[in-house]
Amino acid sequence: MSGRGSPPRTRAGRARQPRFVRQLPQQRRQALIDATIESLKRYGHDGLSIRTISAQAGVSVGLINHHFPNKNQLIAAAYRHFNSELVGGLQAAVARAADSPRARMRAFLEASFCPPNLDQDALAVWVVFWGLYRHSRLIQRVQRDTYRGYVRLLRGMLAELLAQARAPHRRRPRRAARAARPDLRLAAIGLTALLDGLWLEWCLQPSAFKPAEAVALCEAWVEDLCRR
Amino acid sequence: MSGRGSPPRTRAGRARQPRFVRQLPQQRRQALIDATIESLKRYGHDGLSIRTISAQAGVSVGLINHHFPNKNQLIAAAYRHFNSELVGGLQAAVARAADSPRARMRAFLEASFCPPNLDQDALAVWVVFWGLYRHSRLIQRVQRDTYRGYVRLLRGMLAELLAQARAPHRRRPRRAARAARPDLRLAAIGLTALLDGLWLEWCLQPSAFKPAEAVALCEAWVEDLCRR
DNA sequence: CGTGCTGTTGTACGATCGTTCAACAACGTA
DNA sequence: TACGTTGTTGAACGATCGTACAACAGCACG
Repeated sequence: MSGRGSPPRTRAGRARQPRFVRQLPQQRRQALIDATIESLKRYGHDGLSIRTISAQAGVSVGLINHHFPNKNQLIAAAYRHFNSELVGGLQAAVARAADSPRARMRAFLEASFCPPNLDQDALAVWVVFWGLYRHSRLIQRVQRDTYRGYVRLLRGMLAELLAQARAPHRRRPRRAARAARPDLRLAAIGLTALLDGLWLEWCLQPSAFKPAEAVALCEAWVEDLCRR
Repeated sequence: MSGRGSPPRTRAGRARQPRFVRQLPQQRRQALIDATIESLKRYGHDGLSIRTISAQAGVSVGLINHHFPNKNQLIAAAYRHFNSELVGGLQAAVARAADSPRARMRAFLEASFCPPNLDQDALAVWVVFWGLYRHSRLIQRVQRDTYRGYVRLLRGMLAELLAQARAPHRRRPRRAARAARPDLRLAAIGLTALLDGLWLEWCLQPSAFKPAEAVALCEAWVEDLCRR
């Protein structure tokens, strides 16, 4: 019926552009995951729609269910990617820092409070995921898997700092922190809370304070912790 | 057609129960607001449906649009109620406390970390509202209106504490804090962040720490702040 | 007991949701 | 160049969404 839009345009039929480009499943899956996150950033919870996501990815509605069994699996995959990007970025920033517990912690904090982590859009994404958390086992599983790495990273740095503060002249401050501080657990909980809270607060009202002030607040907390 | 279910059952027609009970708009509005929050607690973002809410309230789908111009207005009203219940409860707890800055702060913290404020369901409600925040001017306005009271309360207590810590033997510790501490702003931001972060963390994983530990963490923060 | 107002009901409507599936077409291969 | 694999399309389905509206009925009042 009625000759088919514009695609087969050029006379000789040589330069006709294809109506779509085939991609390897792995690449297409990643593109769909990226589109999901971008859609969430733009439209919040309304962005979690097959049609919105596929439009964002520039593909048809049917393609998603060809690469993912259903919408929830796509969302869970996006959550996993989002989480591991955060943790990976923080780990990289720490690894890039100078070889001192203090410098590592500073690098960690500064990476936490600058783009792309400190971003109003990004927090909108987190909030949507948190909203799904309680009613989705998939999301819960991803959270459990990825949160482990985050806690390990943060605990490791705190342990280093506390050990050094306790015995700066002893040998091997690294390993000394094993069970010396029974409140390492609480310290990690507190620092995580402070971090997340500042993060949340800034995103809800970016004019309230500067990222550098957030870093300073966290460093002051750690300092007090060491001095105690 | 076909005689009308059970309502007009009894023979004499005397004890027939009404099919619904009329209520004053004010009461019904409040009932719908309560149902909205309860629905959010139970079903998360899916609870934000006219049909789910009206079922929770035990009324028909049409009633909501008779008392609220549209769904968003109902949600905003629910958000306002939820916020003012929190702030009101905290203010009451503070007012109930002994007449010492320290006791007031303790009462504030303990009220923050016990039911009904510290509740997994309640946080699920907050998260949904936060998710709406960026794309709804109504929600933004409610947030702005009610957050003011919260910040005022928390800042007041912090100012008292800092003033007392600075000059425990001077006259009038209350008013002395006017501009003596330029970082009162940052202190309030930090404490708020710590509070919110712990709140969030506990709700995502209640087994990680006890409410009393959260209170202790906050008190330690305030203590360090005064000592500095 | 009859009347009026208005709170309440429940159907209906168009839009959009997630998912399915038969048909299409890009592109490696022979 | 023709074929076959398979990534991709887009219409169609039933379900559910928010809203509108005409009819119903509770209850105060005469």
